Amino acid sequence: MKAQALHGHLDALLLAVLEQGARHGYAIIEALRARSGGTLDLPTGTIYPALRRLERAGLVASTWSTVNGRERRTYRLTEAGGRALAGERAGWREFSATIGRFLGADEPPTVPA
Amino acid sequence: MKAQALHGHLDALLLAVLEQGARHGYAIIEALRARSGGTLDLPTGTIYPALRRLERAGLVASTWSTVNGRERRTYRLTEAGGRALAGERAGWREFSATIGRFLGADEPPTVPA
DNA sequence: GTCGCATCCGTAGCCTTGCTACACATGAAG
DNA sequence: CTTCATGTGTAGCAAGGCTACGGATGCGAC
Repeated sequence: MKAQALHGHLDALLLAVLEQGARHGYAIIEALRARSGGTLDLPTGTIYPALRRLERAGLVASTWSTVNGRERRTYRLTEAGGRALAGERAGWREFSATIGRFLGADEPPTVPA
Repeated sequence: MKAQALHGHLDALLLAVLEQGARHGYAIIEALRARSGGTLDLPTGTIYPALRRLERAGLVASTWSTVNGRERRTYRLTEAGGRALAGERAGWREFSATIGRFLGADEPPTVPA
Protein backbone atom coordinates (compact mmCIF):
# COMPACT_ATOMS: atom_id res chain seq x y z
CA MET A 1 0.00 0.00 0.00
CA LYS A 2 1.27 3.41 -0.89
CA ALA A 3 1.96 4.88 2.49
CA GLN A 4 1.60 8.32 1.01
CA ALA A 5 -2.12 7.75 0.78
CA LEU A 6 -2.39 8.11 4.52
CA HIS A 7 -2.30 11.85 4.09
CA GLY A 8 -4.75 13.37 6.48
CA HIS A 9 -5.84 10.16 8.12
CA LEU A 10 -2.84 9.48 10.30
CA ASP A 11 -4.07 11.54 13.22
CA ALA A 12 -7.31 9.62 13.26
CA LEU A 13 -5.42 6.33 13.22
CA LEU A 14 -3.28 7.38 16.15
CA LEU A 15 -6.30 8.52 18.09
CA ALA A 16 -8.04 5.24 17.37
CA VAL A 17 -5.13 3.21 18.68
CA LEU A 18 -4.92 5.31 21.81
CA GLU A 19 -8.62 4.85 22.32
CA GLN A 20 -7.92 1.25 23.25
CA GLY A 21 -5.56 2.27 25.98
CA ALA A 22 -2.52 4.43 26.65
CA ARG A 23 0.61 3.47 24.79
CA HIS A 24 4.06 4.80 24.08
CA GLY A 25 5.25 5.61 20.59
CA TYR A 26 7.06 2.42 19.85
CA ALA A 27 4.09 0.37 21.02
CA ILE A 28 1.77 2.42 18.85
CA ILE A 29 3.79 1.54 15.81
CA GLU A 30 3.56 -2.12 16.70
CA ALA A 31 -0.15 -1.89 17.38
CA LEU A 32 -0.70 -0.29 13.99
CA ARG A 33 1.32 -2.99 12.28
CA ALA A 34 -0.40 -5.79 14.15
CA ARG A 35 -3.96 -4.56 13.74
CA SER A 36 -3.48 -3.86 10.06
CA GLY A 37 -2.00 -7.24 9.37
CA GLY A 38 1.35 -5.75 8.53
CA THR A 39 0.03 -3.32 5.96
CA LEU A 40 0.74 -0.28 8.08
CA ASP A 41 4.41 -0.24 9.00
CA LEU A 42 5.10 3.37 9.84
CA PRO A 43 8.57 4.74 10.58
CA THR A 44 9.33 6.55 13.82
CA GLY A 45 9.94 9.72 11.86
CA THR A 46 6.26 9.67 11.04
CA ILE A 47 4.82 8.72 14.40
CA TYR A 48 6.78 10.85 16.85
CA PRO A 49 6.23 14.18 15.14
CA ALA A 50 2.57 13.30 14.67
CA LEU A 51 2.19 12.49 18.35
CA ARG A 52 3.77 15.79 19.33
CA ARG A 53 1.46 17.58 16.96
CA LEU A 54 -1.50 15.86 18.54
CA GLU A 55 -0.26 16.80 21.98
CA ARG A 56 0.16 20.43 21.01
CA ALA A 57 -3.41 20.30 19.79
CA GLY A 58 -4.50 18.92 23.15
CA LEU A 59 -5.90 15.69 21.74
CA VAL A 60 -3.49 13.47 23.62
CA ALA A 61 -1.44 13.94 26.78
CA SER A 62 1.83 12.31 27.71
CA THR A 63 3.59 11.22 30.84
CA TRP A 64 7.13 9.98 31.20
CA SER A 65 7.90 6.80 32.99
CA THR A 66 10.95 4.63 33.39
CA VAL A 67 10.71 1.00 32.42
CA ASN A 68 13.79 -1.17 32.70
CA GLY A 69 15.92 1.92 32.97
CA ARG A 70 14.54 3.26 29.74
CA GLU A 71 12.54 6.43 29.44
CA ARG A 72 9.15 6.06 27.93
CA ARG A 73 6.70 8.69 26.96
CA THR A 74 3.25 7.25 27.29
CA TYR A 75 0.39 8.94 25.49
CA ARG A 76 -3.25 8.78 26.37
CA LEU A 77 -6.35 10.20 24.76
CA THR A 78 -7.76 13.35 26.31
CA GLU A 79 -11.44 14.19 26.33
CA ALA A 80 -10.92 16.58 23.45
CA GLY A 81 -9.11 13.75 21.71
CA GLY A 82 -12.09 11.49 22.18
CA ARG A 83 -14.38 14.05 20.64
CA ALA A 84 -11.92 14.63 17.83
CA LEU A 85 -11.82 10.91 17.18
CA ALA A 86 -15.59 10.80 16.88
CA GLY A 87 -15.39 13.60 14.35
CA GLU A 88 -12.62 11.85 12.47
CA ARG A 89 -14.70 8.70 12.31
CA ALA A 90 -17.62 10.62 10.87
CA GLY A 91 -15.26 12.31 8.46
CA TRP A 92 -13.81 8.99 7.42
CA ARG A 93 -17.24 7.55 6.78
CA GLU A 94 -18.16 10.43 4.56
CA PHE A 95 -14.84 10.40 2.78
CA SER A 96 -14.88 6.69 2.31
CA ALA A 97 -18.48 6.68 1.08
CA THR A 98 -17.76 9.47 -1.35
CA ILE A 99 -14.64 7.97 -2.85
CA GLY A 100 -16.23 4.55 -2.76
CA ARG A 101 -19.04 5.86 -4.93
CA PHE A 102 -16.46 6.33 -7.66
CA LEU A 103 -14.08 3.48 -7.07
CA GLY A 104 -16.39 0.69 -6.23
CA ALA A 105 -18.69 0.41 -3.31
CA ASP A 106 -17.50 -1.84 -0.57
CA GLU A 107 -19.21 0.42 1.86
CA PRO A 108 -21.23 -0.76 4.79
CA PRO A 109 -24.75 0.62 4.40
CA THR A 110 -25.06 3.98 6.08
CA VAL A 111 -28.35 3.16 7.75
CA PRO A 112 -30.94 4.98 5.68
CA ALA A 113 -33.64 6.66 7.70
CA MET B 1 -15.07 17.30 4.01
CA LYS B 2 -11.46 18.21 4.27
CA ALA B 3 -10.38 18.26 0.66
CA GLN B 4 -6.83 17.72 1.80
CA ALA B 5 -7.71 14.12 2.52
CA LEU B 6 -7.92 13.42 -1.19
CA HIS B 7 -4.17 13.16 -1.26
CA GLY B 8 -3.22 10.32 -3.52
CA HIS B 9 -6.74 9.40 -4.55
CA LEU B 10 -7.47 12.20 -6.96
CA ASP B 11 -5.98 10.43 -9.95
CA ALA B 12 -8.21 7.46 -9.35
CA LEU B 13 -11.25 9.70 -9.12
CA LEU B 14 -10.41 11.39 -12.39
CA LEU B 15 -9.85 8.07 -14.10
CA ALA B 16 -13.16 6.80 -12.75
CA VAL B 17 -15.07 9.77 -14.11
CA LEU B 18 -13.44 9.42 -17.49
CA GLU B 19 -14.32 5.76 -17.51
CA GLN B 20 -17.94 6.75 -18.03
CA GLY B 21 -17.09 8.71 -21.12
CA ALA B 22 -14.77 11.40 -22.41
CA ARG B 23 -15.15 14.79 -20.80
CA HIS B 24 -13.43 18.13 -20.71
CA GLY B 25 -11.97 19.58 -17.51
CA TYR B 26 -14.85 21.80 -16.56
CA ALA B 27 -17.32 18.98 -17.10
CA ILE B 28 -15.21 16.66 -14.97
CA ILE B 29 -15.43 19.08 -12.09
CA GLU B 30 -19.19 19.18 -12.46
CA ALA B 31 -19.45 15.42 -12.74
CA LEU B 32 -17.44 15.05 -9.55
CA ARG B 33 -19.66 17.53 -7.76
CA ALA B 34 -22.85 15.97 -9.05
CA ARG B 35 -21.94 12.35 -8.39
CA SER B 36 -20.67 13.13 -4.91
CA GLY B 37 -23.77 15.06 -3.97
CA GLY B 38 -21.84 18.29 -3.73
CA THR B 39 -19.20 16.94 -1.38
CA LEU B 40 -16.44 17.09 -3.93
CA ASP B 41 -16.16 20.61 -5.26
CA LEU B 42 -12.65 20.80 -6.63
CA PRO B 43 -11.03 23.99 -7.91
CA THR B 44 -9.65 24.20 -11.43
CA GLY B 45 -6.18 24.61 -9.98
CA THR B 46 -6.49 21.07 -8.75
CA ILE B 47 -8.06 19.42 -11.77
CA TYR B 48 -6.11 20.87 -14.68
CA PRO B 49 -2.64 20.11 -13.38
CA ALA B 50 -3.81 16.64 -12.40
CA LEU B 51 -5.18 15.98 -15.87
CA ARG B 52 -1.93 17.06 -17.45
CA ARG B 53 -0.04 14.84 -15.08
CA LEU B 54 -2.26 11.94 -16.08
CA GLU B 55 -1.72 12.72 -19.73
CA ARG B 56 2.05 12.83 -19.31
CA ALA B 57 1.75 9.43 -17.68
CA GLY B 58 -0.20 8.16 -20.67
CA LEU B 59 -3.29 7.28 -18.68
CA VAL B 60 -5.54 9.72 -20.52
CA ALA B 61 -5.35 11.38 -23.93
CA SER B 62 -6.79 14.71 -24.99
CA THR B 63 -8.17 16.25 -28.14
CA TRP B 64 -9.10 19.85 -28.71
CA SER B 65 -12.44 20.84 -30.12
CA THR B 66 -14.35 24.05 -30.50
CA VAL B 67 -17.81 24.28 -29.04
CA ASN B 68 -19.73 27.54 -29.34
CA GLY B 69 -16.54 29.29 -30.27
CA ARG B 70 -14.88 28.07 -27.09
CA GLU B 71 -11.88 25.82 -27.05
CA ARG B 72 -12.29 22.62 -25.16
CA ARG B 73 -9.75 20.00 -24.32
CA THR B 74 -11.56 16.72 -24.06
CA TYR B 75 -9.90 13.88 -22.21
CA ARG B 76 -10.55 10.21 -22.64
CA LEU B 77 -9.19 7.15 -20.87
CA THR B 78 -6.43 5.24 -22.65
CA GLU B 79 -5.99 1.51 -22.32
CA ALA B 80 -3.16 2.05 -19.88
CA GLY B 81 -5.51 4.34 -18.01
CA GLY B 82 -8.07 1.60 -17.80
CA ARG B 83 -5.54 -0.80 -16.36
CA ALA B 84 -4.33 1.87 -13.96
CA LEU B 85 -7.90 2.44 -12.83
CA ALA B 86 -8.30 -1.23 -12.06
CA GLY B 87 -5.16 -1.06 -9.96
CA GLU B 88 -6.35 2.07 -8.22
CA ARG B 89 -9.62 0.38 -7.39
CA ALA B 90 -7.79 -2.53 -5.83
CA GLY B 91 -5.56 -0.11 -3.97
CA TRP B 92 -8.54 1.81 -2.71
CA ARG B 93 -10.19 -1.32 -1.41
CA GLU B 94 -7.11 -2.29 0.52
CA PHE B 95 -6.60 1.20 1.84
CA SER B 96 -10.21 1.61 2.75
CA ALA B 97 -10.34 -1.78 4.44
CA THR B 98 -7.19 -1.06 6.41
CA ILE B 99 -8.20 2.36 7.64
CA GLY B 100 -11.73 1.15 8.12
CA ARG B 101 -10.46 -1.47 10.50
CA PHE B 102 -9.51 1.42 12.76
CA LEU B 103 -12.13 4.02 11.96
CA GLY B 104 -14.89 2.36 10.02
CA ALA B 105 -17.19 -0.24 11.44
CA ASP B 106 -17.49 0.56 15.09
CA GLU B 107 -15.49 -2.15 16.73
CA PRO B 108 -15.54 -1.50 20.41
CA PRO B 109 -12.45 -3.11 21.86
CA THR B 110 -14.71 -4.57 24.51
CA VAL B 111 -17.56 -7.01 24.39
CA PRO B 112 -20.24 -6.45 21.78
CA ALA B 113 -23.34 -6.70 23.92
C1' DG C 1 -22.82 49.12 -26.26
C1' DT C 2 -20.89 47.46 -22.30
C1' DC C 3 -21.02 45.19 -17.86
C1' DG C 4 -21.12 41.07 -15.43
C1' DC C 5 -21.45 36.28 -15.14
C1' DA C 6 -20.93 31.53 -16.61
C1' DT C 7 -18.01 28.79 -19.31
C1' DC C 8 -13.30 27.33 -20.31
C1' DC C 9 -8.12 26.76 -19.90
C1' DG C 10 -3.90 27.37 -17.53
C1' DT C 11 0.34 28.53 -14.21
C1' DA C 12 3.26 29.96 -9.98
C1' DG C 13 4.07 29.38 -5.50
C1' DC C 14 2.41 28.05 -0.95
C1' DC C 15 1.29 24.73 2.65
C1' DT C 16 0.48 20.63 4.84
C1' DT C 17 2.07 16.30 5.98
C1' DG C 18 4.36 11.89 5.69
C1' DC C 19 9.13 9.96 4.73
C1' DT C 20 14.24 9.41 4.71
C1' DA C 21 18.34 9.75 7.09
C1' DC C 22 20.38 10.68 11.01
C1' DA C 23 21.67 11.02 16.07
C1' DC C 24 21.53 9.26 20.77
C1' DA C 25 20.80 6.14 25.02
C1' DT C 26 20.36 1.54 27.62
C1' DG C 27 19.82 -3.51 28.53
C1' DA C 28 20.55 -8.12 26.94
C1' DA C 29 22.93 -11.53 24.17
C1' DG C 30 27.04 -13.31 21.79
C1' DC D 1 32.92 -5.32 23.43
C1' DT D 2 30.02 -5.57 19.66
C1' DT D 3 25.52 -6.00 17.99
C1' DC D 4 20.67 -5.93 18.24
C1' DA D 5 16.19 -4.67 20.08
C1' DT D 6 14.02 -1.07 22.51
C1' DG D 7 13.02 3.68 22.74
C1' DT D 8 12.87 8.89 21.58
C1' DG D 9 13.76 12.56 18.73
C1' DT D 10 15.13 16.20 14.73
C1' DA D 11 16.32 18.21 10.07
C1' DG D 12 15.29 18.49 5.58
C1' DC D 13 13.11 16.49 1.48
C1' DA D 14 9.20 15.31 -1.53
C1' DA D 15 4.55 14.83 -3.00
C1' DG D 16 0.41 16.68 -4.08
C1' DG D 17 -3.72 19.54 -3.53
C1' DC D 18 -4.96 24.60 -2.88
C1' DT D 19 -4.90 29.70 -3.34
C1' DA D 20 -4.55 33.39 -6.17
C1' DC D 21 -3.78 34.74 -10.28
C1' DG D 22 -4.26 35.57 -15.48
C1' DG D 23 -6.59 35.25 -20.03
C1' DA D 24 -10.49 34.50 -23.40
C1' DT D 25 -15.44 34.07 -25.31
C1' DG D 26 -20.73 33.87 -25.45
C1' DC D 27 -24.82 35.71 -23.69
C1' DG D 28 -28.28 38.04 -21.08
C1' DA D 29 -29.05 42.32 -18.49
C1' DC D 30 -29.14 47.29 -18.19
